[in-house]
Amino acid sequence: MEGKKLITIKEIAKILNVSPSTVSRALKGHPSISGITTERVQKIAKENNFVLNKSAIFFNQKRSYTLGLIVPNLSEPFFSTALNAIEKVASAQNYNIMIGQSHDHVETEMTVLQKFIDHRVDGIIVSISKQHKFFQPYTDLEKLNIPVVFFDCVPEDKYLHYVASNLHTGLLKGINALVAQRHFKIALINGPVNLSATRQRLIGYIKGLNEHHIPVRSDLMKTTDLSPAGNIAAMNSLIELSDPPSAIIVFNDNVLLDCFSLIKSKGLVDQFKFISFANQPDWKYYDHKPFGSIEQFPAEQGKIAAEVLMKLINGELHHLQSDHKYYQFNLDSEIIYLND
Amino acid sequence: MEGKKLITIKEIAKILNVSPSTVSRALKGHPSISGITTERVQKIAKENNFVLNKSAIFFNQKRSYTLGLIVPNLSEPFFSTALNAIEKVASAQNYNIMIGQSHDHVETEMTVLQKFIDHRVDGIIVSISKQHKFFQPYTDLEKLNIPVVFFDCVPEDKYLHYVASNLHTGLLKGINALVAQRHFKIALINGPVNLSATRQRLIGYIKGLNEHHIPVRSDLMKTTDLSPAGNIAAMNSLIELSDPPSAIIVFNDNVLLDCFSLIKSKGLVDQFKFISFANQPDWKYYDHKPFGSIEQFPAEQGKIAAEVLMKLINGELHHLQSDHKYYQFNLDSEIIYLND
DNA sequence: GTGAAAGCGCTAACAT
DNA sequence: ATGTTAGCGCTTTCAC
Repeated sequence: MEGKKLITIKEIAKILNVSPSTVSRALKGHPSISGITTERVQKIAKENNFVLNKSAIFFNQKRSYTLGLIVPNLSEPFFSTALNAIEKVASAQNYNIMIGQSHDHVETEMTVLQKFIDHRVDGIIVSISKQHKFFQPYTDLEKLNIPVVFFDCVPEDKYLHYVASNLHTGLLKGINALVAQRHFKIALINGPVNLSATRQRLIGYIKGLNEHHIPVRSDLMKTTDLSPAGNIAAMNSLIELSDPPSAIIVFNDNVLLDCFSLIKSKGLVDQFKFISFANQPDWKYYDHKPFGSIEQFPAEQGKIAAEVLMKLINGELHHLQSDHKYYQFNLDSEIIYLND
Repeated sequence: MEGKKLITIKEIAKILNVSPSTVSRALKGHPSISGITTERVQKIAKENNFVLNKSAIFFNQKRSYTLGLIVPNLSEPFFSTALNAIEKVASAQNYNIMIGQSHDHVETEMTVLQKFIDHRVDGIIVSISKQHKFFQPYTDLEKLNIPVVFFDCVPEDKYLHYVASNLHTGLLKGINALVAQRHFKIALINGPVNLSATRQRLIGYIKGLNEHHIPVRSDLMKTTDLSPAGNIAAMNSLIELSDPPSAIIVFNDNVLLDCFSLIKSKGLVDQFKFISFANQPDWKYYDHKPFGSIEQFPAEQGKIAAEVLMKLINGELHHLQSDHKYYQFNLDSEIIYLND
C-alpha cells in the first residue's frame, strides 16, 4: 500500500516551470493569476489526481478542523442522537468529528482525552463518565488553548462551559400529574450516589413531594448500581414493603425495563405507575409503558453544545456578560405522557 | 480563546541553549542524551505545559493516525456495536477514529468521504449506504493511497477488501427449524429491491425452500420500503391472503416490530412464527419475540475489518494469495432461538 | 501576473 | 553527547 506518492504543488510547479506560489494561487482561482496559467495548472492537477494536503494546511494554520467528542457510550440512543446534532453543526462549518467512548471508565476517558490533545483537536465536547468527579484535566485544557463544552453529565463547577438538562421542570410536572390522580405514595429508584444525575433526581423528588406536602418516606427511596440485578433488587424491595408505593420514579428507562420484567413475572403489572427519565426505548413497540417519560432533548443539548464550542473556537463569544465568563445553559426537561 | 501560544521545542532549546534536536531527543528519553540534560529539558517542558505537536509529526510522517469510519447511522445498535470493536482495535495501535454518518444518503456519504480525504485519514472502513451502487469514488482511493475495507453492506465487486456476513447459513438453519415444526407455508417480507441485503435474503429463502422441496409461492413474497407504513402494509397483505403463511421471514427487527404492532391490534399474535435478521432490540424486554433471530455479529465484523485495515495501512498484507489480492471475508451468520 | 523566501514544529541523517 | 541541516507541503508577505 506504500508505492505511489501523491503529487505536490511543488512538483506541479516544476512541470509547468512556474513557482509553487503561482500553482497554489491558480489552484484556488486567485484573480491575480492569468486565465491561461490557471487552466494549465488545473489541467495538470487533474491529470495527476492532485489533492491538496490539508494536513499541511492544518499544521500551518494551527487548526485541525476537528472536534473531539467524548461520551460514555454511543450505543445509548441519547448519545447517538446528540452526536447527530453535533455532526450537523460541525459539518456546516467543515469540521470533522473524532469520537472516543469512555465506557464510563475514568481512565479510558483520560486516554481518549490525551489522544485528542495529541491530535490537536480544535475543541472538545464531553459528557463525562458517570462516577467522574475529578476533572482537573479538563480545566487544564485552557492552558493548551483547547475549549471544552460539557453536556448532559456535567461536573459541578462554576468555571466551565456547559449545556445541561434541568430535570426539575419535567419531574415536577410528572409528580403533579401523579398527585392529581391521587397517588401520594411515590417512591424513587435512584442511581449510584456519586452521580450528579442522582443528586439532581433526588432534589427534584423531594421538592416535588414538598410542594404537595407529602412527607418524604425514606423507605420509599432506593438506589441501584444500574446493573439488572441491582435494578431488580431495588424494585423488589419496594414491592415487599408493608406499605408499598403506588407510583415510582425511576432513574432511567434501562432501570425501568428491569422493573417491568420483575413485576410481569410476579403478575403485578397494574399495581404501579412509573415515571422514567428517557434514555432509551421507542416505547411505541412495548406493551407496558411508563406513565410518563422525562425527555431531556439530547439533540437540542448536542446542538447547543456544538454551537457554543464553534463560537469558542472562532473567538466569537465576547457577548457573554462579563460576570459570567462561562456559558452555562440549563435546558428545561419536559414530561411526555405515554399512558394514563 | 486565542491568546497563549504553546511552547515549542525550538523555544525550549533557546531557553536552555541547546539545539532543538537535543530537546527532541531528551523529551523522549533518548539514551544518547545525558541524564542531566534530559532532566533540565523535561523540567522546562513541564513548567511550560509543553505538549508535542503531533500534528506536525503526523504531517512529517505523512500519517494521521486516524481511521475514517462511514456508516449509515450510529444509532443503529448494529453499527455502534461495530464501532466499539473498531475503536478497540484502533486504540490498541494508537489510532483515532473519525466518524461520518451517511444517513443512507449517497451525497452525504460522498461529502464525508471527501472530508476524510482532506484530513488524510490513513484508512477507511465503510458500510455503504443502502441504495448505493456507485462506488467508483472508493476505488479511486487507491490512487490516493488510502486503503478501504467494506463491511456489512458491501458493494458487489471483486476488486475490493471486505468483511461481510453470509446470511445463508443462519437463514437455512432457521428454515430447517421451521420445517421441522411442520411449517411449510413460509413467507418472506423483504427489503427494497435495490439492496444487496435484499437480494441475499431472497436467494437464501429460495434455496432454503428448495432444499425442502417446498414450492416457491410468489404471493408469499412481499417487500417493504422499510417505513413503518410499508412494513405494516406488507404484513397486512400476508394476513389477508386466502391461504396465509404460518411462518414469516422478515427483513430485520425494525420491520418485525411493526408487524407485531399490526398483529397485536388484530389479535393474531399466535398465528405466525417469525424469523428476523437481528439489528436492533434486546428481545429480553419484549413480550413478543420472534421465533429466531439471525445474528450477523457486528462486533466480529468490525474487529476483522479494523484488523485488516490496520494491516493494509502497515503494509502487512503480503501473505495474501497472489490470486486473490483482495481480502474478502464472509462471516457465517447464526440463528438464535428466542421462542419456540 | 509571477517569483523568492521564510516559516509552521518536528525529526532524522549526518556531522562533530 | 550534542549540533547542523534539510525538509515534510503549503501559504503568505514582499518584491519585481
